[in-house]
Formats: sequence, structure tokens, C-alpha cells
Amino acid sequence: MNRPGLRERKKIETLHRIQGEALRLFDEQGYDATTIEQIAEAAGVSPSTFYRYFPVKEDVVVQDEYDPMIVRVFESQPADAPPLEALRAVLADLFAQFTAEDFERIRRRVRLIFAVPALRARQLQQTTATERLLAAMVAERSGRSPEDLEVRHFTAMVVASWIVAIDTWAHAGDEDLVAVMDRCLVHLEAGVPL
Amino acid sequence: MNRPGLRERKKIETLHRIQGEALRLFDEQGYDATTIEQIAEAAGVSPSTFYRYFPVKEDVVVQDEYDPMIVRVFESQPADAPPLEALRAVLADLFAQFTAEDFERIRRRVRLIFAVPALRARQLQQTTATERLLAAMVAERSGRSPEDLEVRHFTAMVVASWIVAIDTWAHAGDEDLVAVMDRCLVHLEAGVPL
DNA sequence: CATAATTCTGAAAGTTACTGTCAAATGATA
DNA sequence: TATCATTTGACAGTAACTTTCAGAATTATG
Repeated sequence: MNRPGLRERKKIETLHRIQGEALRLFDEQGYDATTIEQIAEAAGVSPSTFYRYFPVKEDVVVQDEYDPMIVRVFESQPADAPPLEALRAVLADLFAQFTAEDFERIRRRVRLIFAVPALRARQLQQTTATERLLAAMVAERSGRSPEDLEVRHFTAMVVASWIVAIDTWAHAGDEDLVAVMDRCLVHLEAGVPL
Repeated sequence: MNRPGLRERKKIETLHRIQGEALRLFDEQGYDATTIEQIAEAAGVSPSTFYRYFPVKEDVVVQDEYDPMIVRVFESQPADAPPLEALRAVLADLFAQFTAEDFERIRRRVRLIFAVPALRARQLQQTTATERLLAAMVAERSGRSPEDLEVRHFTAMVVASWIVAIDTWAHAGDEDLVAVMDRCLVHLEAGVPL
């Protein structure tokens, strides 16, 4: 048996407390003006502990746990679906699980990320990891190599498309996130005509 | 008349000297293991001077002067050419001006950038600036707003396409850079089929 | 229940990237 | 040559991150 256990619960709680206090402080004073010491103190931990949870300052905003979800949902898609269809469905399925509060939290985070260069840089970097993940899965499915130029190009386009959609949604947005993503993917599939 | 003048010539020279020594040291000891102090000393300047030329350490590798060239070449394209055609031509024209040594230097820089996370992050960030630039030009040409979703999506796709091509070329590459880029853009125009 | 093993935490000291200020040096200009 | 603007270097300071180590809390084991 490997139930959650007190230790793990405490860890998750601490992680969320740090993240919450950090976002609050960033809102109040700005990202750069907030030091790790302040965040640590507000969360009732030591700076060392902060770094144990978030290797770099940016991660307290950028880190998320979506990658494994994406993998799970992607693998549950019908094997004969074309890759672009499959990925579109993955997002739809994923978003269907989110609540309105989830979206609101994500929106705040995304806005912060796009406003602070350091956060944006970190997120772009994290995105390339997701890209590799997708490339591996797509390659598997289409019986090609993950190094194949078209496979890498395909995944790069899809991921970049997502980012444009998220950016648009977070800023303009009374529109639905799924709707914006669909518009982008349709545009992509049509060969980005202008 | 506005000839270079001694002062400017010296500035360019210093800039190149710093860059050269930095790249040499990075090759020898690795990026992280090389301090700004070492670079400054090798280039015969003070650390403060280093920062005057390169606001952040990453810029000594990532900074380039291509953006204005892109603008110039783009504006010299026939006004009735479709945007994707125009951008393809821009790159072809640009690369035609480069020598074999240029390509070799670029290749070394690109490999370094893709190997060091901090450099990659900075470059991705810089890329978004280029993206905005392109968006403005493309918007102008097609009589749309730079905020238009399709315009932003189009430019994001083209830029992301370039990056995949450059990455591929720098690593695999006995193939021509222009050829790889063409393959990517063709794939994009076809709606990234797999 | 008691003790051993594992994991988590905090304190402290050190490195380095980066910022700001000010005076000295150097190139431009009249 | 004399004055003006720009560039540079020295210095001091901040804060992000790293490393190390000892002690505390939690879990596993006899």
C-alpha cells in the first residue's frame, strides 16, 4: 500500500502555500521587486525550502503538471485519428475537466507570464520540453522517427499555435479558450493563408 | 558626410573582441563555468564595460543585427507577392549575402545556443521581438491590424518554422540551410500533413 | 512500542550576475 | 589648444542561486 501519507500531503500543502503567497506578492509589488526571502517568510518557510520546491524563482509561476495529463489523454485517443485531430481532441478533453476557477487562475498566471520577460523566457523553454514529448508520441503513432523533420515541424507548429491562442485568450478574452485554439488550428491546417 | 570616426570604429572593435574572447572561453571551459570577469580580462576591458556592450551575459552569444536587414529586404519585395512567398524570398536574399565563414560562425553559435538552456531562453525571447516586427510588416502589407489573430498566428508559425529549420541545419547538416527552410515552409503551406 | 532508516528542513557562508554612482580618460569640435 | 560629450573603470551593493551540514520530523521495521 502506498497511500498519500502525512508527508506527501504536507508537501503539497507547502507547495501551494508558497505558490499562493508568491502570486499575491507579485500582484502587490511586482515580480522583480519581490525577493525570495519575502516569499519564504510569507509562506512560513526558509529560503532553502523555497528552492527545494522551485529550483529557480520563475518556476513558482511557470511550473505546472499538465504534461503527464496530455500524455494520458493523447494515448486514449482512437489510433486511427489523424494527429492534428487527435491533438485538438486532447485539448478539448483536458479543458473539459477544468472549472471556471481553474480558468481564472490560469488566466492570471498567463497574463503575469506574458508581462514579465524572465517568466516568458522560462515558459518558452519549458514549452520545448512539451514539444519533445509530443514529438515522441506523434512519431510513435505515425510510425516515424521523432527526429523526422516533418514530425518535429508538425509538433513545433502545433505548440506555437497553442501559445498564440493562449496569449490571445488571456488578454482579449471574453471568448472561449477552446474556440480560439480551434480557430488557430483550422488556420494552421489550411496552410496559414492570409 | 558621416564617416565612421575613430570612436565608433573602436567601439565595434571592442565589441568584436569581447564576443570573440567570450566564445573562445565558452568553447574551452563551458558557458556556465566562464565568468564575466574572465571574459572582461581576456578582452582587456573592465566588467562594467562588458555590461555596457551586453546588458546580460547571454547577449554576448545571442545578440545579432539581422532584424533591420530583414525589414529592409522585406520592404524591397514586390507588393503583390503573397506574404509567405515574400518571407521565403527574404531569407533567400539574406542568405545569399553570407559567406561560407559566416555560415560556419552562425552554426557554431546556434549549436551553443541550443546546448545551453539560458542561451536558448534568451534567444526564444528575442525571437518574439522579431515576430512582432514581422507581424507589423505583414499587417501593413495585407491591410490588416497587427493584432489580428490570423496575422499573429501566421507570423508565429513562420518564425517557429525558421527555428526548426535552423536547429536541424546546425546539427544534422550537410544540407543547405535555405533548402531546409524551404522544406519547412512547403510543409507549413500544405497544412503540416503527416 | 522502540529504534533505525529515510526524508525534510533551516542556518550559514560563498559565488556570481547585475545595478548604480562618480571621477578619470579619451575622442569630437570649435 | 580648449572645451564638451561620451566612454570607461573602480567600487560598493543587491539578490539569485549553490553547497554543506546538522538536527528534526516522518515512516518503516523488529
